[in-house]
Amino acid sequence: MTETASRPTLEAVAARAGVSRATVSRVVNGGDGVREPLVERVRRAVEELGYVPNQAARSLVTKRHDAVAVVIAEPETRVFADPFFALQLRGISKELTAHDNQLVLLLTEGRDDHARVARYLAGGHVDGALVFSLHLDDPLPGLIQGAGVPTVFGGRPGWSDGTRDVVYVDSDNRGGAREAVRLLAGLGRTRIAHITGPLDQTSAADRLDGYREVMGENDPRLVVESDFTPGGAERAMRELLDRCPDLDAVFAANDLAASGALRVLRERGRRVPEDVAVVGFDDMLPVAEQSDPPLTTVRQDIEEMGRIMARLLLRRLDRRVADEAPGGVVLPTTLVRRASA
Amino acid sequence: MTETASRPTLEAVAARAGVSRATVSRVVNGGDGVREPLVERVRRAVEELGYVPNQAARSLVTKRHDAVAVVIAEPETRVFADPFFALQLRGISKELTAHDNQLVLLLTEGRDDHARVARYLAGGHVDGALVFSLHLDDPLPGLIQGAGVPTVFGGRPGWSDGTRDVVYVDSDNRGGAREAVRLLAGLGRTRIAHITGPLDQTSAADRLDGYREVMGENDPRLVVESDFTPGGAERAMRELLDRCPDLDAVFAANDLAASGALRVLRERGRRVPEDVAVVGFDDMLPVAEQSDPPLTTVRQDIEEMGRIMARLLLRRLDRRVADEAPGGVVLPTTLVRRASA
DNA sequence: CTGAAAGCGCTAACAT
DNA sequence: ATGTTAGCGCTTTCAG
Repeated sequence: MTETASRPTLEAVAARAGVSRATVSRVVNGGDGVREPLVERVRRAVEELGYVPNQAARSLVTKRHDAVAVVIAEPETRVFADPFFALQLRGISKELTAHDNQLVLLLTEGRDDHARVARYLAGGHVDGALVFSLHLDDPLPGLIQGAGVPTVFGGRPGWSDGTRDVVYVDSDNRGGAREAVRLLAGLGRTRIAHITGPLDQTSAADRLDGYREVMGENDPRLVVESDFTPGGAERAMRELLDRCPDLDAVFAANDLAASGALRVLRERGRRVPEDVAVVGFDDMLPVAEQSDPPLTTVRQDIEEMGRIMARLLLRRLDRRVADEAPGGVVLPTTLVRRASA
Repeated sequence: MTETASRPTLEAVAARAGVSRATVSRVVNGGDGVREPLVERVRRAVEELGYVPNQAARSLVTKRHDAVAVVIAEPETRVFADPFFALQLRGISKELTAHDNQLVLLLTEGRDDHARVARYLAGGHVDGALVFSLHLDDPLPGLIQGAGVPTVFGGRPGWSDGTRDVVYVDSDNRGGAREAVRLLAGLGRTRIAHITGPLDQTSAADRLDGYREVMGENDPRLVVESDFTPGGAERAMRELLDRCPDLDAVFAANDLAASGALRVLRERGRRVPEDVAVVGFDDMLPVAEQSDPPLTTVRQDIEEMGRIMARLLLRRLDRRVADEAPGGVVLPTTLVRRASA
């Protein structure tokens, strides 16, 4: 018994309620300027017919879609190995939902997809876009700006010219890193190593900057570039230990890396935190709390970041002006102390 | 210099190419039945004007949206603590993209959202839906069926009456569990415990069934219900150890749980696998490979599940008939041996 | 093979 | 306060 009859239209509701289409439209869209008894009649007709507005028809005239695209450009599997994006998405989804907007997810894999995404965005299917552009050389942001769609970026875009008028939301990676390293230093540690993330990502680069800011010009052998993964961090940790057997602390660019470091440290017989103190970044609960010992780490509120991105975008869409001062919103981080440092 | 000029329409392209709108439309949609020289002219005009079809206008007449909704109903944070959905999404996204369909993500939190989702689906914004309904008592599937949108479920829906004509894709949870337990038994283990997942989820229930199928009527104290989280599994493992100090193996319902069990085992001085062999489920790489010792586990190809779900749905949408034999597609699992058993 | 014309379902002036 | 009407941009018969 598949409901073959196509869904009722405004017309049908109007007929049933004995009013004009315009009146029904008014009621459906808030009912301002329609007298109570009529509103009631129309409401009932809508109810009885199970009327739901046809979004395509509506968009055609309003040019509004009440939908925003979330573009996640991350070919690497890493994205899917930590809950980062999931949390971010959750925050975005909540905010969008609260404002009756739909979330269109655009995942890209590789270059060809960029063109596709750009086309989609240019096609005016959505009112705006939330874009995660993590790599320095990513062509996507440029394409998107070209598409002329209001956009908010997740994470500071890695363009050399800081002058582009972009809106972005980021954590205070640098400040968080400073705090982490200062904690370590305050603990009396002097040979503090750093396992970085991929340095073509601004988050990783900024954390390294923060580390350097407090360490000054220290032994360059104490810094090794890695990739935010436990495996990469294990290699990095081994190298660090080989280079500087006397290191007494390590600041890992994220919790996943910290967990890898922890493993190598244990395997090499170093006690944590007695011999080597460890601090991570993210406060990714399942990792940070479950690691052994539990991780002292820099927390960033990822879900909140998502929420704020959405809020910013929605605001820009509302007042259809570009009066919003472009620039970044940088969210504070907080140090969470557990057993590893 | 914001591009205020609204985007070019079919009309504009037609004018520029010196043909009618109908011809342009034909060319844009594949160009069948239009002579080569004209096709060429139109193509050029499209190019020059940067024309992109207005999807709303198109949908209004075709009643097609080339978009499918992915509904993930999981209020719990667990979803975001393991990469399960991310992987699934990736598979879905790949398949959808390959067929020029958009992915509209609907995340739900709590009851109110159900109505919202139902309304959205009923509103005909999308051509179909991919739904993850994990709980036995979830009202969502019912609502969705009511909305009359072609749907494919992820995971076997937990309805008591197995007769509803639903299409779903699932892993062979029961078979995988059997394999895991058989391995353990083959290793000479006789007191094999099971840490389950939340039993109101079919995946957890099916794994328990598989366990029971090979264990027969064994000591009920060897089974404890848990929740797929490391923390929950730790509690479960402690209880198990208290109840049956002589257990010699544990089959955990997922890798996250297995990692929790491992931790308790270590803490209690049990060697793995010598004293207690451990098998997980999922083969969630970051967990399974990084745990200590690396986890022997039952692998399910999650991304592939997503891909197949999308493929099934797309096929149903193509032939607009319900000729597709409803029912489940059950994907095989494979045992991956590492050090823990 | 190509063009003319009729809507798809809705909103937004503009009348009344 | 309510109704009338003119499109939004596209596809799709139907003629030619």
